[in-house]
Amino acid sequence: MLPEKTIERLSKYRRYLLEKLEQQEEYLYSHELAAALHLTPEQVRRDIMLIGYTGTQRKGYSIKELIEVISKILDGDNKINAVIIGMGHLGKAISNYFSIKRSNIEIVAAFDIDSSKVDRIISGIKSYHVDNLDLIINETDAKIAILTLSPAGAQDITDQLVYAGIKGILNFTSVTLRVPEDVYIENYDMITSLEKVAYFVKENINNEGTL
Amino acid sequence: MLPEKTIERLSKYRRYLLEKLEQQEEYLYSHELAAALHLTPEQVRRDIMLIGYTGTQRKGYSIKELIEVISKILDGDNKINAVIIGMGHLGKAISNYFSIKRSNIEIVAAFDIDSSKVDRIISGIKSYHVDNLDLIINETDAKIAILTLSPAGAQDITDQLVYAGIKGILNFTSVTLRVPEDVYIENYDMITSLEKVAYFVKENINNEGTL
DNA sequence: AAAACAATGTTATTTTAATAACAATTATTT
DNA sequence: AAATAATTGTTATTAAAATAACATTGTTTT
Repeated sequence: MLPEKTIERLSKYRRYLLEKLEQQEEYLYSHELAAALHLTPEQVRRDIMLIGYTGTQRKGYSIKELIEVISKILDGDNKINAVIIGMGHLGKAISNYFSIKRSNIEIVAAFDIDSSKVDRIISGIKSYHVDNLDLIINETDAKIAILTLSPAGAQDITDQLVYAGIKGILNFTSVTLRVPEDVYIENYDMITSLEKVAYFVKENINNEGTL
Repeated sequence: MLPEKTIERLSKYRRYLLEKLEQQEEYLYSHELAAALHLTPEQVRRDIMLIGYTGTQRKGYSIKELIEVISKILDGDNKINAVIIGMGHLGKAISNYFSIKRSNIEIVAAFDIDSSKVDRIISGIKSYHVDNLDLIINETDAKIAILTLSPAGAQDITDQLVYAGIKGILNFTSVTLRVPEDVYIENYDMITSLEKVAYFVKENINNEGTL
């Protein structure tokens, strides 16, 4: 199992490499990739070492091969399905983001409680009432849920998701969710992120020229 | 300057403490706060030590006082203004999130290029055409920008933002932005996050019962 | 063909963050 | 009033991540 931070970077490497591939480029150096993503060449080489790929010295890495190796790690062999819970603005934004199918993650369904958002196709994704959660998740064999609903219902829905077989959650609610330990959670808390930016802006402004 | 991770937790502590305060609670223990946020009591005590607050032994921390100390650190003395760039679904989602004024960060303006989203109030925030970026940022003295626009224009807009005096960016585009080093950037890359969840879900499923 | 160069692959070091350990202290109990 | 129990504050240890160092090797140049 690779380190979390390495996985994050691999995802970014792949996207950059795909761009380069489209531009008909064949090889690239660790320092190019590093410069593009604001990393150090050492970091890049280390990550590539960890995934067991080796380039050729003096020539760099084969873009095509490196994409293949990263994809094998990130995607595995099977397609993985995801669902969105909550089709408000955030849910729609995410649907749009992923309407272009990248990698082999597919969003196969969305859920909401609002009748005006249910039983229709929104941003290319079929939207159901949450009452059908268990049924649809089983039918589609979805393993990931993206939570964009209000904090109030978050834990209750999470319990249902876990029961239905969901093994990974991308959590946009500000709620700290309780799940069994075989369920992986990635939290994204906008309030915290913004407060963090504010803090470091404030600190930087106060310490101007203190170096 | 406090560690980044401590700042993140302080933001979460404050929100939990505010809830408790509303419930008329007066004191809480490190282990209560830890349990609520899935941390260890040691971590909580260490963070509180770092901000220089001390509770009373056997009795715990005064909720009211702890909120005050955290707020002093996160908020500082002055209000800080933010703007949103891009009023698509994501921009609107974020506007709604922050329409209830929390802490002392205020979103004072939004920008878009789409004429249908300009010169009107959306989710309680006045929306302008991007041509007015410099003017409005100076007028409002905004220091933070939240980027929810398409990747294509992201670097160009960022250059304009920096020129206008923005010192912190919450970046929702998947672009790696180039900025002077006194500008703090917090990146949020949904594609990477989802691919990361997918990877760990896959690994967990494959290693079931391997412990 | 030999030498110089420039890039990789890997190990070592440093830094940062998290966890654990434990002494100090205060409320509670007897 | 003394003993006990429970919680804090702080230091020490461990773990994770990033950075740096350097030996190796393939390319290019002369």
